Amino acid sequence: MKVYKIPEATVMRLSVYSRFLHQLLDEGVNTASSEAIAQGVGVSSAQVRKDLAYFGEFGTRGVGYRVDELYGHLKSILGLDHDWNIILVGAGKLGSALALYQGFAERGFHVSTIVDNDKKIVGNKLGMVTVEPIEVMTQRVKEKDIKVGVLTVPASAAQNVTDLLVEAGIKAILNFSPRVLKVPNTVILRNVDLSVNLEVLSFNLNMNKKN
Amino acid sequence: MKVYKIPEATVMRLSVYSRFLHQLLDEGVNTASSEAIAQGVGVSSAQVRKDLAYFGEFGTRGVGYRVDELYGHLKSILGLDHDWNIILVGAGKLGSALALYQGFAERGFHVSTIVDNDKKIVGNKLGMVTVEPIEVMTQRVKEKDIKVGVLTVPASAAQNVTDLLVEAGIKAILNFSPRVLKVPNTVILRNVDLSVNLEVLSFNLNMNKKN
DNA sequence: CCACTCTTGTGAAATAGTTCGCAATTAAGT
DNA sequence: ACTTAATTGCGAACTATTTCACAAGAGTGG
Repeated sequence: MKVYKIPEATVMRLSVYSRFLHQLLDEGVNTASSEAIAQGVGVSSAQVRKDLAYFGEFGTRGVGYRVDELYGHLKSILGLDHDWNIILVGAGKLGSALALYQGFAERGFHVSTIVDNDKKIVGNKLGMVTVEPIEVMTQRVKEKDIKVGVLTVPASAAQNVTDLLVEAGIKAILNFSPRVLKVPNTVILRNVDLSVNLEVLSFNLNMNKKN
Repeated sequence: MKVYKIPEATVMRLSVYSRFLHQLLDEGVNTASSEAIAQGVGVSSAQVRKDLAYFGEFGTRGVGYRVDELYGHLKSILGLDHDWNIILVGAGKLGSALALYQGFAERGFHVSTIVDNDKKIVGNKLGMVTVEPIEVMTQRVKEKDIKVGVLTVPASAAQNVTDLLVEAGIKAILNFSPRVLKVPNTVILRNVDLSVNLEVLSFNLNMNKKN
């Protein structure tokens, strides 16, 4: 199980495999071949096997994979076998939606703190959590040992907030703001950019029209 | 300008370049070198030049790129020089947030119809648009000639809705539901999967811990 | 108008990621 | 036990993407 460098695309697919396996579990399926998984998630079977091979041998030749077993391995590989505390910075439209998003909790990401700099929003309850003023951010990250921050602030505030989070000791940031953030390379950064996704669609529509 | 196949990563970066150039315009910057753009968005300068080279020669040797000019080219390449009507299917937490999301409108994506199958939600106003029952979906897509659909429905409903949209003549789908969708290859599909993003973060946190 | 500096555009090389093809292994049937 | 069918794991071949490196322009200053 020597791990040099796992392609990010592989990691993303592992997450999709894991979801598909969960679906199979629900349906009471016991074993699945790489081909079955491949069909289910829309990739090639060789791809599935290659992705899994980075982490070990999970299947049985001639048979396939035991669904429950492989699911367990994937959860563990993805670090989903324990919970993560997360802080949500920015409780506007998108932030509120994410705070209430079930997918977070389902995967063990627990929104334990929400902060915003708008006095009109502070005090609101989103699910079980009350929105606090941004001033307490650093303190909360430290005292609750929060590793993951989710940013849904306007672009103009993004870098500022990021610097504060980094200084407070955050380990990973999921950034929804349309701004390229600078972080030390000890901090893991992922960007989810809704405009980029729209624009890729637009590009493809535009291409199709021309050709 | 012969276009065989543009890597998707290139298209995504073009979108990011375009946003950065917009920022430079705001700051009154007239010209930018590939190196300046590269610094601004966190890629290599060679990457910037290579990406642009797919579409033509936009710079001046020894000088760089005129910001306004390159911005215009990118907008046009990305198909952002005219508006797109979009339909939003699913007006729950995430759907509502997206309906009110400014980034859509800013880039010329106009949410012209919102539908949901929950009677309690139908009739609500989100911005200028009233949520309509899902039964009118097909009709609206046809009569308004809507090309782009945004899906924020539960996984269980996703494929069903997709089939209806495809049949109604939709050209592109931005899917926020955590389900792999099957569409004919005449329809452009992009998936934005919040759980996948979280899980990639989790994976990386997990790795760091171990090494 | 020459020398110098800067920066693009682009083949070529290097790196990364995907697909192919098949030996190895397992189970099932006879 | 033997044969057949299924399916993994994995090296090798292939394809895609990124980086390198440099010739070709373009502006600047003397």
